[in-house]
Amino acid sequence: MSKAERVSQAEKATIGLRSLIMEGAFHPNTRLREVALAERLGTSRTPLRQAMDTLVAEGLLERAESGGCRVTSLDIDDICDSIELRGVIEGTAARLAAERGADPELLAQGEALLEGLDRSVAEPANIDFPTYVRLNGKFHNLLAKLPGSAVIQRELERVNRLPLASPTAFLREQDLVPDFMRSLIRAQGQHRAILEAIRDGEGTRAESVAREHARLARNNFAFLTKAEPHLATRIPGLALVTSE
Amino acid sequence: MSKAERVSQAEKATIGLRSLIMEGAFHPNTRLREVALAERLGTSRTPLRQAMDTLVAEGLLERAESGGCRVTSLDIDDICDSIELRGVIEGTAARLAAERGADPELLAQGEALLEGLDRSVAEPANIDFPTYVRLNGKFHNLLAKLPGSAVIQRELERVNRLPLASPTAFLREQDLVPDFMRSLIRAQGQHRAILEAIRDGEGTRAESVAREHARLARNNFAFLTKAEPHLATRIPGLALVTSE
DNA sequence: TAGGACTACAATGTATACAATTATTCGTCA
DNA sequence: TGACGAATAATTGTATACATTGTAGTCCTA
Repeated sequence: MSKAERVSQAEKATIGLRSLIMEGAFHPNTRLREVALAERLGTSRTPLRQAMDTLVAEGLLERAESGGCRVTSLDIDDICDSIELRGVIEGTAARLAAERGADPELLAQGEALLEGLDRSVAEPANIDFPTYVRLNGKFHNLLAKLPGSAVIQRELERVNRLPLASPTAFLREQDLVPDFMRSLIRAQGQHRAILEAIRDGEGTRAESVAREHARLARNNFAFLTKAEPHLATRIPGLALVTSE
Repeated sequence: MSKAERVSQAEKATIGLRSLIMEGAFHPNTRLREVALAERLGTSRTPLRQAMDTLVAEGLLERAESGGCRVTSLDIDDICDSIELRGVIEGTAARLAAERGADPELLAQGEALLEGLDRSVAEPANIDFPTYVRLNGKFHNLLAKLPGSAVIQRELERVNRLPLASPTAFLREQDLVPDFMRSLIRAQGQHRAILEAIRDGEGTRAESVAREHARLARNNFAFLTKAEPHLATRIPGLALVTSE
């Protein structure tokens, strides 16, 4: 709080534009006009163009053939593939951590996070959902660090930024899933299994559980969007999905 | 030849800067000075800064804490991890292609490439090496397309651009590896096995062979740099590796 | 009326001027 | 002599002016 974060225009533009896109301010495939957008974001074209480059790298925008950018149009399968890919890389992180032996300090942090997650879902009638979401994010961030490889960490964090791919992307909307409580408890069991396998040096197990964990998210997402499209509109970022 | 490709200043800067870095024009961790570099590349700061953003995304540069960019410093293990990760994603592409059924047209193209590769290594005494390298690159590009997923294709192509991670990154220096011929023939066998498994819908097999295929590259790289560092200097891009 | 070319306009790409920040050097004081 | 600090230089970040490229509309012609 005390730290008056100095924020550059470029960051401001990136954050602002990302928000606009995720909120669905533009239809998929909309061509972005630089002058108008810059004015709307309260900055000039230079940092806006930087922001556009960033969002192209993140997959929210695509370069248009004759210059400029369009808002990415994804379909549900694209997002499922992003989640699958995230699971694959998370699985690799878990496997490498197990094979190489993870830092005990980080493992201890993981244990602490697991206990916090346990507590937040302990009473099925009265779940501390914000806490669960926060700790879940921290747990997955920890997973990226566990193999002690800058490359793996960076690339996993990158894939987490793909539209709707991150472990927390639509978690807060899991109350839309009918057997949501069961899904949450299963997910927490998987968290524990992953960390256990890493601690015990069981690379193959760590990898397969991490993959399965992502598939739980993927299936929830697919169920929501396919079976309950009217509810799915509450998912932020879904505006990128072309309605069909 | 006839097509007079109109090349933008930004592309010129990106290509030029990437070349400089790969050739080892800067030591790892060198801070890049924009005005001097822009002049050296024959362009202005604006497209240069774009190029720097691009190369940051590719992993060749890193943002410095107080603005600007530094040349990335990698160690050998970082590059091994990049190759491992490439193998993991290639394996996923192969598995998904097998599970979903790949486009017969693309599979036929793959068969044709395999035959070309076979021909180029048919006579151990007189290998057509440039052809092998070219077809090998095409084969791996095809692999990225086979699952028919824009997300998978894009992310695999991205990981291929990580420093020294691509399937052809240091292939042309495999003549430095003592049992180079054996390695090449084994790699070609793996190519065939991957395509076979995809065609037969054997996802698990496709994935594991593709992973093993990348590990062959990884091991060759590790051998070269660890056992024969004086020879390894011939590998382009190795300038990114901090000498220790 | 359809097609093509020319013209005017609008949007992007590039260069540069300017502002803000960071690094450096020199001087002074302990 | 060493350390702190102010002044200054160097460098990055931002805005804007300019150049170039794409686009659409209209008018002319077949």
